[in-house]
Amino acid sequence: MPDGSPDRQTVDATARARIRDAAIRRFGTEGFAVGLRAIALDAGVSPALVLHHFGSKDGLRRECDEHVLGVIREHKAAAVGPSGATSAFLALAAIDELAPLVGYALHSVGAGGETARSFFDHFVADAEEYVAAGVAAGTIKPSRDEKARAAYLTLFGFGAMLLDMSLHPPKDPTDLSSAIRGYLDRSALASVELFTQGLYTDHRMLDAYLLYVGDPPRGAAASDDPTP
Amino acid sequence: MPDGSPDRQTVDATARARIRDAAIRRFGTEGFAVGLRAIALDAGVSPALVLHHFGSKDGLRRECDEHVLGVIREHKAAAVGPSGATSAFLALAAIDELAPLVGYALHSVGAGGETARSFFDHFVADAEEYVAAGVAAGTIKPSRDEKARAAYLTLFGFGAMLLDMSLHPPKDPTDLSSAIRGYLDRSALASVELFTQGLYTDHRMLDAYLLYVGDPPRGAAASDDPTP
DNA sequence: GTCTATATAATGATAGAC
DNA sequence: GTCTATCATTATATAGAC
Repeated sequence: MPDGSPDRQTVDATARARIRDAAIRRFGTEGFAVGLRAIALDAGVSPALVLHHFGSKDGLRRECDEHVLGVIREHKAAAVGPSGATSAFLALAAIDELAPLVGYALHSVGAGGETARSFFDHFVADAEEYVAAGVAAGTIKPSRDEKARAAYLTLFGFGAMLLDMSLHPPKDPTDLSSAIRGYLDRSALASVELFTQGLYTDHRMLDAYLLYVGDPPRGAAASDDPTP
Repeated sequence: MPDGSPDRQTVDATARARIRDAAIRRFGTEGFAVGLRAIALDAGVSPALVLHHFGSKDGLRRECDEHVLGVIREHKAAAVGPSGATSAFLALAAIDELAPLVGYALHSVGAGGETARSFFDHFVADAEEYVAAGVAAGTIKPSRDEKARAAYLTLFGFGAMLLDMSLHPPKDPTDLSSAIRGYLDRSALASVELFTQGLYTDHRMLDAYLLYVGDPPRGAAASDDPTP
């Protein structure tokens, strides 16, 4: 294959990639209600070419999903920290080149849909792994249902960040880093506090809940945390 | 005032109220992208009448906001429990008549905007009050920044619920109670666990954070929780 | 107050020339 | 691959009859 094949690595100069990147920026800052014309304008092509390459707006969205999710998975390997998604996203958003992808990922997860759920599940799996390591190392307390806890931590990590950004949108929709920084300023202390000391002074609420549901996964995950 | 004035209580038979209620149902289940035609159809009027009464789609949205927020504030007085917004909304959604309003409130908060923020702030204030009572009673641990904690608890209470509903939408968009029940099934244990035992086994993370930010509101709120 | 009819703008998508 | 031109649909909103 001498010359013709761009090897899919040729510096993104191809129109197809330009359209995709423009779409990621627009979708990631203004949501999926944005029109194809705006995207085409950003990419410096005609609206028709967008459809020519991606078939439909949905096709374009699917391709953006795949690309963003792929790149983020690729980069977040070592970034999954204490607050799960939050710290991972903070780290990634700091990289200028990756910030738009983070914005897109947040919007995509918030909008629901199949790929969003799979993306979310992938983060849950990572969280589970991270938490399990912490439990093994003795830095994190065991749970009665590790899977559920990983899902819950991821859920409210994403959820809180998402809601905060919609409640306190950045003046410049492009500047995602400042939005995330604002979020951390507002909630980092409360978050760390909650994670280290909890909220309640005793076990009454927990006991009541366990009694109510019949304490199901007893002995499964947390045999070493009696909580009498 | 003998007969003419409907006293604003006349069983909602007025077209204006019917339109508003139809809008609340539609907005609350399908989001604000829904067209005026669908709303008008539900209310049994012409699309033009919607604009005649509310001036514009935005005017309609504003009126829905005010109505929903007002009713919810009115009813939630005693419902503010442990998980803040979550339990309040669960209680309200159980009342068939109020369920649509809860759906609307969630969508409205998620969509951002001025009224949304004020609505959110109102919940934060309630949470602060509730938490303060718990601290005084000795059932809740004090925080270094009670205001920030109340905001954080409300933020992730709403955020988690909202995101869960978009990741696990109910088959029947009308059946909000089942959606909230599903959310509780998925996360109640993890939530109560986190609230009673926290996540970390020691204070390293908290200490590191306090060191990093210089431990600001020292002595302000939590003078009785040394955390050395 | 309520309607029909219409205006206007924007949307996603198609056809076909180059 | 890329464009221009156009279509069909839908959106919010207006005008004016009743």
